[in-house]
Amino acid sequence: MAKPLRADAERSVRAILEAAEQVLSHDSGASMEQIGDAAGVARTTVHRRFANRQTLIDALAISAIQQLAEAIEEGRPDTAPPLVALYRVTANVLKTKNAWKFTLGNPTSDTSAAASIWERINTRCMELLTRAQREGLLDAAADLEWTRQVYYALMSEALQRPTPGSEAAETDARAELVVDTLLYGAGRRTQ
Amino acid sequence: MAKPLRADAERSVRAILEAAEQVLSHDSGASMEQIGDAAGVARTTVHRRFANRQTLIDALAISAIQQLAEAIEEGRPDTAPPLVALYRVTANVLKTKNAWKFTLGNPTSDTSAAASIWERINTRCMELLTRAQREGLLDAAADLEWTRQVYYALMSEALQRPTPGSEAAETDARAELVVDTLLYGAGRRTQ
DNA sequence: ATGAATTGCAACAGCTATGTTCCAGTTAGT
DNA sequence: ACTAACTGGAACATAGCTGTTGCAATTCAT
Repeated sequence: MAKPLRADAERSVRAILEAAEQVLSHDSGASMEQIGDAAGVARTTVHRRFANRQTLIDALAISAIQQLAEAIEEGRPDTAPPLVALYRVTANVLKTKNAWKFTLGNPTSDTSAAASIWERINTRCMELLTRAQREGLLDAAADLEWTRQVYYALMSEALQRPTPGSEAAETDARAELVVDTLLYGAGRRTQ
Repeated sequence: MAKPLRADAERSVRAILEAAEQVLSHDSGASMEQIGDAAGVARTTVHRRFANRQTLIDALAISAIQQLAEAIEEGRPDTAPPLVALYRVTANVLKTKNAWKFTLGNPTSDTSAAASIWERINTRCMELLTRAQREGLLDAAADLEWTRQVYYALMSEALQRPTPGSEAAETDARAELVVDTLLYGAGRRTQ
């Protein structure tokens, strides 16, 4: 159906998507022209590739969430030991979410295919948490829905911290912070 | 300077502010007319009371943050024992934040007087956390800036949970959940 | 090198929100 | 009861964004 785009056009599409992510993360109501400018492309070209503003945002959402899903799978959430999986998944998600701060930060009205991927991600996460609970990593009385919600929130918050160090090292440090906080909180540790 | 408004006008102002809060929490780009409709007031009246859209939003921010500051002070954060203060402050903040979900949920560009109040609130929070740490409620190694960030996030998340029970009881339940999670996380409890 | 695809630019139409003004009718304060 | 303030409604001007079209110039594929 869809003819393969010329190298030209494909570059434009990528540039537009990345620019849209950047611009919209600052101002979710930014105009198509602002996005085009940021992409180094005329506004008409944006409209040529994405008929509607909505179409663009949908494409953005799908692109972002697919990358997120891949990042999660790379953490082997269902084969590695829970704690290891948790660390790996967290680090991977942090890396991806950092690049897609807008799209993944705002709870978009996912009427499109993005919604199904979201559901799968949520299910995946719950499976991991359930396993962690069974193996004693999480408290038996923990509310897993709430735990998942907190887990997501902690990752979002960790990304808003100033990043003094290098790139990769900082991601690991953040992952450790998130997992540590999720498991033990800020209260006094029993030694 | 500012002449006292007639009872009429004052009612309108309040109605507009409350309606704006409601409408904007659903759609941050809602029009002045939508706000006017929700307030049971003509669009022109909205413009009479708030010259700009920005003026309205600023007023909203100030109104909300003042209520938040008051709610915090009512928790006696610097006289009550840390744990008690933490519970009370949390419950009060949850109640207020629930009524001002939009304004307090979005990190507005606070160029106005709201910024100074925010700073004071943050300072107040840090004082409480510092005291809690000194008295052994928080771990000596805890990063208090991060703890505060997590604390705020937990409150926001708690408000997004479905509220099955009554009004007041639910607020207390949420406060307990927040404090408990902040202190101990979801990990296995040592008995 | 040749044709097809792509792009920038300019122009256009349509829509929506904003902000203002005017005026007649209502409401509050004294 | 009288005045001043307030309100709704309509009308108007303005501005900005959206989406479309046409065309000349460029770039890619083969």
